[in-house]
Amino acid sequence: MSSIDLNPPRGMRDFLPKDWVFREKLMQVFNDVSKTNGFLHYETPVVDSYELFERKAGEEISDQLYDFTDKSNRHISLRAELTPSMVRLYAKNKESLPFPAKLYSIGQCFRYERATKGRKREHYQWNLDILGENNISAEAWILSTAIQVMNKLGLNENDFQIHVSNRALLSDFLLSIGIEKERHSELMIIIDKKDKIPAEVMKEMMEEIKIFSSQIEKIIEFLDKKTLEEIRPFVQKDSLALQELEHLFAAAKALNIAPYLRIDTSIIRGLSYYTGIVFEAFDTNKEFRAIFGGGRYNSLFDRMTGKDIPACGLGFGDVVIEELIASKFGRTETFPGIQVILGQFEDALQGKALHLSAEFTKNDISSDMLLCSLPPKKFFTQANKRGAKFAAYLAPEEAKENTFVLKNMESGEQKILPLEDISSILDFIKA
RNA sequence: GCGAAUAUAGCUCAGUUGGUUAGAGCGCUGGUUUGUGGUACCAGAUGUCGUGAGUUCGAAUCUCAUUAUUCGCCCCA
Repeated sequence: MSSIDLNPPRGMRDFLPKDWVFREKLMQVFNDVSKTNGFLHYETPVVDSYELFERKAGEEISDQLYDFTDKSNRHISLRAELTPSMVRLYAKNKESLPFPAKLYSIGQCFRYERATKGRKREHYQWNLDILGENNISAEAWILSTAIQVMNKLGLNENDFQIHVSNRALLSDFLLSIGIEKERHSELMIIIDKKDKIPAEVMKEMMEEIKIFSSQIEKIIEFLDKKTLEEIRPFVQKDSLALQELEHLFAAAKALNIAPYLRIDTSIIRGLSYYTGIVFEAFDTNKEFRAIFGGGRYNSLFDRMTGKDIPACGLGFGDVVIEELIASKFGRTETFPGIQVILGQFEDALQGKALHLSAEFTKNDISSDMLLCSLPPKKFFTQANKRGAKFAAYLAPEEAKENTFVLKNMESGEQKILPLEDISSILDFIKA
């Protein structure tokens, strides 16, 4: 018989139980923090129509969609992100959902591209969105929620920083130095690379697209500004974009998250649907890719559904945060422990062991069982390897008295207890 | 899509100019202890050397193809 390739498909991951421990905790934190901040959970399919994900604005993201034709010749794609499906869901069900609404979801997303550090062909992403709210405190609320997640994972303002900008601000500035709107896109692609390439190379790239050197000087100067006060002279006095950033920082101060935020006018967020404030979180040393990112996308609903709903949101993937946490705390290498493991010396005693496990279940004690009979040495070795806190062993001598051995695997303390005396059993386990 | 590196035991990795029977540590199995795990000591098994072809008297080692992984570029929700 020919054997199959045991590797998962390119860029996809298998998770061993020990690998999943972290992800399970991460998702638990995502869920808990979303709920305690008023976000409602929704789910959408892993596949959706190709049309939903396709970008019409000349972007070539469509090439990276994992798409196929189904048996009825429908053009289907695995989701590359959660936002389009969420937009579809909200536009369809708006009347039965709150308005404005806070929504969240955690889902596996796929993209067909070369895997690199921090990017696979598949990842889990947490999405937070606030829909129907123009007030900039929505952005602050989302950032605060994400920061709570980071704090629960043991990371604080010394570990990461959120770089904040406003696309409209950059746009206003470029207009003010005489660069017309049609040229902003190609220029923003260059500005987005600011931290990746040397300043000289960036200048050359700008020269290539016919930006005057006097303009380049001003752009570089603008990109170096780190505070709102420094930016003020570069834009008009009544700049709405600047007011939005002021509003965000005021709200951040009130939410006690100001230490996490910094102005970084080079943040662009690709060429996607963002219209206003944009942000990306980086580890302090900028060793890794962005941990999470997002911003305001006020025209996406209108473009996709014809319904004019302002929105802002955030996407937070599992890959970079795992790398960051592994570098700070190391990787988890253990199984999650079970409270009690049961076993028996011979098959005749298995009924009693099974019955005892049912008692544990009834009392909310997690239990595992070695289903084949084992001599004590092997049983306790197995109990130890599986990380059980207690081991319950049914052996002939005790069974004659209708008792069994219950051992604390950490302290080594051991008791012979009657099988029916549930309260004593629970006392020993809970002590 | 482009470029580079890597692939040897369950895991992390050695393996000389191509040369006899393929190595270590961890883990695994057994024993010291036939009713008690972790520590220690002793012993044992690890395997299609990623896959397929080629060169050669002889290939883990050289060549080509192929698959996967990692890093960089392109791109980026």
